[in-house]
Amino acid sequence: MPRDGTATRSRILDSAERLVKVNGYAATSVDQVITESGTSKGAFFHHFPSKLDLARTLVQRYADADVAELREAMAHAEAATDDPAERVSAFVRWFEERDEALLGEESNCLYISILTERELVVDGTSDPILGAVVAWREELTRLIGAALGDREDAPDPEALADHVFVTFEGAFLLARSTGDPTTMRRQLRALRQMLEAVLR
Amino acid sequence: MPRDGTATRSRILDSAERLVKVNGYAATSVDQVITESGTSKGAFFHHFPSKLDLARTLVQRYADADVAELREAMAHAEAATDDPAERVSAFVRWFEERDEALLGEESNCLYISILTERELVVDGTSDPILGAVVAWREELTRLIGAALGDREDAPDPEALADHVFVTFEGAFLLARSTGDPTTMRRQLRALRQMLEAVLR
DNA sequence: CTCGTTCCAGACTGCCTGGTCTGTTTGTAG
DNA sequence: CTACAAACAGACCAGGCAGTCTGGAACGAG
Repeated sequence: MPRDGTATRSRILDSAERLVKVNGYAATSVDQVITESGTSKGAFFHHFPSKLDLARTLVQRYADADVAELREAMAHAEAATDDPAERVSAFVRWFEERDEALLGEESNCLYISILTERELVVDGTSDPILGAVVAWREELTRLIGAALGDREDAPDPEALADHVFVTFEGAFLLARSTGDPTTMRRQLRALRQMLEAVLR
Repeated sequence: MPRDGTATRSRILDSAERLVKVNGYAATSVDQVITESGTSKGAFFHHFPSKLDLARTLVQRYADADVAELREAMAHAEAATDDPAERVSAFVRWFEERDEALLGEESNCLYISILTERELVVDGTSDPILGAVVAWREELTRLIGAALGDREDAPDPEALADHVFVTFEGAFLLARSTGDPTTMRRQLRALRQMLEAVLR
């Protein structure tokens, strides 16, 4: 086997992820990706048969990392306490205490760039996003359902679970329009306080 | 003054809004807009000096309508009851009971398409979005602040106010990835229940 | 009716785009 | 050392893109 191309491939993916998160998919040209990654046309189309194929790889990689982070937060919450309601709090707080990668001003979510373009949804490029959404939903529905118990006026645990995803995506957008780097942290805090109130 | 061009201009704006909401701004070509609106290159560039200028007009128009809807919901909530907490509930419920335009499967938000592309943010195209965000924040902070009273452990009313905007945008994205048309309604319901719990 | 302005149609242009192709280098297997 | 395939580099291409330009049609003013 000849020289190793995985480093080049990773540089392309990293540059592409950054550019797509910042500018969107359609507004990002492969030439931009090539320039920023310091590679070439030949290298790009050697590793990815088309720009769309890059998008698919990108989404899959990002969604995998997203689910991994979910598991991590979930493990943390379950290790922290046995009380179901407190576990929900611990779960959200895990993200509140995250460093600048998630909370900073330049933070972005690849999902937004992909879901913005309907073509990428109908052709299946966004499928891994749905996979991640379902993973979040299932894990959190379990956690929240346990905290809700069997109250008669209990709200829909699945909707509450989905609302965590909703808060993340909505906060990313709000942060973009305001330019306020504290947005994500404040929204996560508000989410946690509301969940604590509804689970009380 | 010669013949009236406002109808043509409106057709262009309507088609463009639909296309941009569905496909994003960069992925929407001027030719597409021309075809869908049944006009021509000449008509388009007569009414809009550039594609970017179309985007600016589009965002301004959409944000104005958005703020108008805010005022409408606010007036409804204030007319419904005098109790501050119940006003918050009435406000959210106003949107829950909306018809398919907001809640249907094909519902979209122009804000997402615009905020996705950073260029449109830095060059000021997204400024009307910030105006709308601030309008929502101010009105809702007032409403929620009144409902919170002066409790010592009270959560940040501004963050809760912003969370309404966050819920809308996040739910739009969630609906896109799942394809479930009940998403928006369920998320609004969850938001209302959480607000009711935290304001109790 | 004439004149002038607005409104619009569509051919046209140059640039940028995603993608191809040819050639060269790099490493490994035998 | 030879052979061969993977890993690039960069010239090249066809199509699509935003934007221009010219000509004509539709009105109101005088």
